[in-house]
Amino acid sequence: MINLLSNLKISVPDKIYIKDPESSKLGKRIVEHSILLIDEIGFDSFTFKKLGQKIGSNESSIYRYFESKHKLLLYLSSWYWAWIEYQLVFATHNVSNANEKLDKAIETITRTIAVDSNFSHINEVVLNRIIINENSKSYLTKEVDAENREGYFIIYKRLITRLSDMILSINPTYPYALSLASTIVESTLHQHFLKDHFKSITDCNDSISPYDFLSHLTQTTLK
Amino acid sequence: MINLLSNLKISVPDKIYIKDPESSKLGKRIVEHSILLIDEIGFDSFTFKKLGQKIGSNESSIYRYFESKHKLLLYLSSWYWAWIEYQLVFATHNVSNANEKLDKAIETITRTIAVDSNFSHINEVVLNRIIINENSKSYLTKEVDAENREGYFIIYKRLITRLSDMILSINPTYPYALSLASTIVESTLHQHFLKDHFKSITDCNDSISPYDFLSHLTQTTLK
DNA sequence: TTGAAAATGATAGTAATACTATTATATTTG
DNA sequence: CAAATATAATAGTATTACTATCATTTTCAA
Repeated sequence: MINLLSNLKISVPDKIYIKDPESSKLGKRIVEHSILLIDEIGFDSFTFKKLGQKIGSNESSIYRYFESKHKLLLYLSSWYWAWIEYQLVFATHNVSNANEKLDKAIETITRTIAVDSNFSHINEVVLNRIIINENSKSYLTKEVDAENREGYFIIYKRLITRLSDMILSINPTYPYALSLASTIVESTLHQHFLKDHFKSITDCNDSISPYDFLSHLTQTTLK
Repeated sequence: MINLLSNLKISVPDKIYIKDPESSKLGKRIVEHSILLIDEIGFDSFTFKKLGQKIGSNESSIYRYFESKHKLLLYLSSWYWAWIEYQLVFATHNVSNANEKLDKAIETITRTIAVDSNFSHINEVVLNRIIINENSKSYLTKEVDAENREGYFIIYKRLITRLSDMILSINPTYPYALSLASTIVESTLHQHFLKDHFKSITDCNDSISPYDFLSHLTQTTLK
């Protein structure tokens, strides 16, 4: 899978960027170091000026790739979900048992990424942290409907639809497949956040993982 | 309940504000109209200058109540959860059946607030919309651990602990009571958001409510 | 290999943001 | 009624989130 990924390009809706950051060395440096810098100082304090200083490049050059830091976040978010989707499809392909299939999907979504694949300029361990901490900010805006119409969230929505389909193939009469699917994805991020910052309101820790909780929750509900 | 609330003061951790906005007419106007303005233009575009213009008051006066717009959001969030907690305690008090008790709690958390109580300067209908759209931003920051230590999130955490206790009193061996409780609260907000903006990834709509989904989810899991 | 096109860098500028500080004017209250 | 307190007005600062222009470097096609 890792070897495959190094030859495949994760595809992000092209309206998100002005110039494809995958198309040049500078573009890749922008993406690579934006992930590291956002992780370091947080998205709210992150600016293109600071990023420019970090990569020894000019603020104005970064603006030629991304209209705003918000668009960059949308890019990172889409890239992440496309990457998860890819792994999910790969991990569940050829699994004939519906329960097993869904469980593998949940495992893919909930697992803590431990090691950077090192096959692209994107550090997935750090990107995963950013998604946990910043993903909601990509859609909790006044522009969400307009941006949704532009297709900025299709990958995220497609992932949830896939998960929902797997849920329905186990129990076709379950009436909340989409809500359960969107809850699994959202709760994954939330539980990871809670175990890092609000330990008193989660059971997740070193021995209990978000997978344990969400896999159990899904199984019992669909039974 | 509504009458009771008009005589009770919702108590918010006092480190959140510089001067208690409940202690003066201006303070109340700040809170009242900040809710309306944030709802109108979104938290990201909201500034104290704009709020000052709206209430015919000066920016510098608003800074005497709240250190920053972030602190104001923390105030609104705490107020909201304290208000929900109050209703939850009230609605579940004297309900002896554990299942019924939990169900009433979930109902309180998930319901769409339809009418402003009109007994305080705070419009709960609008505040509920703000919580759906902006609540995550109150804790998805680099300062979350420091602010948590200051006690800015106790009310929210207490609410989840209460819910968790109700879950445990139904099934004392259920190993994910806290995670389920935090998921119920988070998923409520998320499903409300999805039905307003990403209809294709939720089952919630005019006839199916977040309550239906989450009440069913909880019941089946604890069985 | 050269020269035009494309990409990047440097610099400057703007309106807005998120404040702080100071001073003046109301308002409250003892 | 005076003193204390609250609010308003004004000014000022560093930073942000850009846009615009022009200079320089790199690329790549004839």
